[in-house]
Amino acid sequence: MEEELLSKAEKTKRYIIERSAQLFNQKGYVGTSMSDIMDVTGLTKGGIYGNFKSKDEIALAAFDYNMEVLYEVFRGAIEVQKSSVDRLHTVLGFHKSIIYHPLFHGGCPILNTSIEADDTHPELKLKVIEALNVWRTSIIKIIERGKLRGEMKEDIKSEKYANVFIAAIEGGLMMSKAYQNNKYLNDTFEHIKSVIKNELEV
Amino acid sequence: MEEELLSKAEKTKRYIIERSAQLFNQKGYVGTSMSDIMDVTGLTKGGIYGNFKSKDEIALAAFDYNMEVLYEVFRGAIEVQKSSVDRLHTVLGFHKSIIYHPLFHGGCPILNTSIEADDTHPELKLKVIEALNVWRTSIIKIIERGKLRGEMKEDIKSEKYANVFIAAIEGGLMMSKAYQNNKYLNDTFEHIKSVIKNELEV
DNA sequence: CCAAAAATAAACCGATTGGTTTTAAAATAC
DNA sequence: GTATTTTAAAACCAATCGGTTTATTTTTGG
Repeated sequence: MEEELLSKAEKTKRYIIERSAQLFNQKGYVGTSMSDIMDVTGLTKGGIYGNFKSKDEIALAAFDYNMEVLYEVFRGAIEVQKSSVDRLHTVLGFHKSIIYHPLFHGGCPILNTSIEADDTHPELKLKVIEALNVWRTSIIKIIERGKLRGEMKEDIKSEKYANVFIAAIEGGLMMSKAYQNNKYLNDTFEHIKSVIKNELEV
Repeated sequence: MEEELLSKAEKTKRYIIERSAQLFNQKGYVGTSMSDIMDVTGLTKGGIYGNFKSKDEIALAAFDYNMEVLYEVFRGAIEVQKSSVDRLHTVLGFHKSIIYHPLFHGGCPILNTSIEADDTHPELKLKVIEALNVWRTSIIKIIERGKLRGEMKEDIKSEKYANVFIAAIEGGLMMSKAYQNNKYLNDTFEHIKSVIKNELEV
């Protein structure tokens, strides 16, 4: 068992991160207090501050953890697909499953953190940019691969489509979260599908 | 002068709202403290609480004020246009100007408030839904008007396009704010333009 | 099994939170 | 212009904030 290799401290650290990640995603950075984290972990302040030197450090680790989970789920899902078109559908459609993952009941952590951090928390903001870069790059790579394999048109701008797809998905997530209705996200996905079919596929 | 008709209290109330609206949009609801509002207004707590019974009431009024400003700017802009296609471009392109309006340096208040309030503040969340409804309805109306005037295809789903356009714009705003680069918003607008041309126009 | 080290609980810290009360200063009505 | 009412300043409040210190318990290495 891998868990046996972790020291008590490492396990507790991990435990605190796992427990507070959802909290930060729902209530935001300033909206989550140390006593919230104490409640959700069952630990006292001493126990928490023995493992982290500040609330900031927990928040940063929690965001990393959320991204870790995000990547894990979808990286595996992509490589199963062979055709680039299928891969594109997978990497995009994946974000639909976000709304069903308990960790992300607070919504997309990239979107949430971006909105809260952009004017207030430079370190978190940097992590958001990194995450967006990973996402954008993975879409761009799939489209470029599709061009090479003759599945997609060669004259299309892959980066532009990556940006538009991500923007539409994040906006759709916001709307569906606000209305508590998947319709809005579904509409954007239907649109993206038709764009792939009519503008990207050969 | 209309201002002369306002009592001292009404003027102060208005003044507090105007001053704190930008603050709430940048730092969020929980991120904005009463002392922040005191700083930005130059008033003491007594002066502020004489006009509002809670921080909550200020936040609600500040959101209303932001929407007021938003509507004012763009309602006028639309009706100038005659053709429905031009009106559509105006109502959508308008949100590009958000990033240049000093009041909205913190980003789009609908998006910001939606993200912060959806899990934490039911009253604010309701106001966000109202604002989204106004926006969606205005787009739907323009498209329906375009159908009646023979400018747009009759078989398209106006609501679906309204949802997709708004989602793309809000997502583009988020990305451009995160990257501090208008490129992302521009990409989504280019895409929207081509959708109007290829899918909506007759 | 025992000693050293690590991890946690409990009590405590000053600062700040949103909000109230009391007092003084303006604005308003007559 | 004075009396009354409205408006805002100043001092104050308990509660909570993020964070520290000290004491005790629990892991861990030999």
